[in-house]
Amino acid sequence: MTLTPDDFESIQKAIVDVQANGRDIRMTFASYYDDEVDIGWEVDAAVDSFQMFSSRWTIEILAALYIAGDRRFNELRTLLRGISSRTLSDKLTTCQEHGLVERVVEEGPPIRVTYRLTSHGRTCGRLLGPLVAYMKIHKDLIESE
Amino acid sequence: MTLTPDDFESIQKAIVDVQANGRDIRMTFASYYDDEVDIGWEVDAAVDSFQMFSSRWTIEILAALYIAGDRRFNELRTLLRGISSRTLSDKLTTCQEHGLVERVVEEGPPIRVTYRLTSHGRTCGRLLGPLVAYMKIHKDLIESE
DNA sequence: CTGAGGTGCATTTTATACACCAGATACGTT
DNA sequence: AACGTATCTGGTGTATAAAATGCACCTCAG
Repeated sequence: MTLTPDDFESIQKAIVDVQANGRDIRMTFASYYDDEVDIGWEVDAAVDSFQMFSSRWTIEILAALYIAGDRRFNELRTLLRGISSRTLSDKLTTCQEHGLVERVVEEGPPIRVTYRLTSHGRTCGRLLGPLVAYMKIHKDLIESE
Repeated sequence: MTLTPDDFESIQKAIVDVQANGRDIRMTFASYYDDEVDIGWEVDAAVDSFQMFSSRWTIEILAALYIAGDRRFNELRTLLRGISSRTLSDKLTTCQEHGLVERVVEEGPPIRVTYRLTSHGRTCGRLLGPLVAYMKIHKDLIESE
């Protein structure tokens, strides 16, 4: 499948709209939820896609920026209790390379650096939302088992 | 917040039902999507929750089992192109400890070991669905930038 | 003698701890 | 007004610890 930027724009819009109107994304991607469909090759696609998130801290950074909004370096470091500044710096760089985050320099004085989700990053954050909500409630139970 | 197993059952059921009926989980967790609400502390909750997924391969394993269904050890190793058997073994163990996956021994002969998502794991998989779908479509564009 | 389901161990890759740095603002002293 | 010094921001450098890999190998069943 090859998509033009226009295709992408409208697909992304559709996804966001679907979420925004309280309906399930399945209306756009029916096959994903249809157990009858042979989706063998989609495992490859999923495994492939998730490698972007498959390292420590990437999802947390995404979630923190999505929930808390734009944040500066040291603010993020505080939110992500436990990350080293070396690692945060490295992760923010790879997030930029993956098109999830952009580095915004506010010309001063004082000069300030802010990290912001790209529209791609915001969509990912939004799609992670239900998982955050579920985990928040489920955590107690899992931990007490 | 402390939940009884019964609370949990009905909450989980509600989440799955909401998804299954094509509505957004926000109907259950309104505050998550409401930009006006101060959700500072929820960042903590999210960061906390995601640490379960925040290591290499965990999300891929979840996605593979969710999309492809129950799988045996070597089948998973094939699906997750590139994982070493040592790492797969370790990750499956921690997924079990987190209550995401169960190890099902089919008494033979022949004896076979199957890995299966728990109901918790399936819910997580389902909630990751929209992200899989989005990434699949978005990947071309990101990579060509 | 093969395939399934792993474990052991040495090496490489990732993340951490901790020190440090340059530039800017801030506070008090003289 | 100049002077020291002290702190905050946004990182980098380096050694060490933790996680993942490659590859050999094991047991058990067929």
